Amino acid sequence: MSTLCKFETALEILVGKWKPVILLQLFANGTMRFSELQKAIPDITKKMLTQQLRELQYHDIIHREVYNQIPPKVEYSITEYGQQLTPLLQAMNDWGTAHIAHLQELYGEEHSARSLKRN
Amino acid sequence: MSTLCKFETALEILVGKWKPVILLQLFANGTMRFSELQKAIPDITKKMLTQQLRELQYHDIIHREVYNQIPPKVEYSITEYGQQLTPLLQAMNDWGTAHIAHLQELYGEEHSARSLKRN
DNA sequence: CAGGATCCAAAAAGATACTG
DNA sequence: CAGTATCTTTTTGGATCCTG
Repeated sequence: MSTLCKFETALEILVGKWKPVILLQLFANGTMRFSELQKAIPDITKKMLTQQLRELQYHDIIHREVYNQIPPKVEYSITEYGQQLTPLLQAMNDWGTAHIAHLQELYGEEHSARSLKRN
Repeated sequence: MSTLCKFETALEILVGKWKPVILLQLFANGTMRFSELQKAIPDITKKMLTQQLRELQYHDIIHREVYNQIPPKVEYSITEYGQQLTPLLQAMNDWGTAHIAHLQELYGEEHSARSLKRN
């Protein structure tokens, strides 16, 4: 298996418009219910939230705990294995922080990371 | 600016179907011409290659050197600033490697990182 | 050779309505 | 409450043809 493949694996797991937000919430707040995540991420739809949570769950990064009661209650949390992502997330965050500064130095305030995408 | 935003910045730069391959090629081989990149990444179209190269260039990760001659010659290379990505790329690669092993432990050989996407 | 431009297909995301 | 299901829109990527 190529290096490339491995590299891309990391991207696959972290990519998805909402995964970073979800992970950040769970890392910050520990256990959260579905509705709490919705409140914390107002713009996400239920469909997207569910979908991204399932993918993270498949990858053993988050745990889904279902309380069999009415009304239903489902709690999400980072798995022990998922905690191993911390250094990587931290590294990405650090690089991102530095890079925003770098971009502003290059192009000034008015430019965002997305500037080029619009052409 | 939120932590989230910074985190996502890193993703934005690295994401795109072909960016990992392109970066890997350039990190591995140093300077490469457009046509060499094409040969090294047979499945990529010119359009995609150009597009992704421009994005990486905008982010000051790669340098584009144009030789004003006929036929044209354009060489791409990692900028000094771009070299700073090395630890992050390495971290992503390492985590990806470990994660592939983890997935196989969980689900066996037949499952890929993408398994869940098909539903 | 290194692309730009245009059109088209596929994938991802969003809106909305419904359910145990 | 915590989802599904379905449909529509947006975003990406690919195919093809053209050019200095």
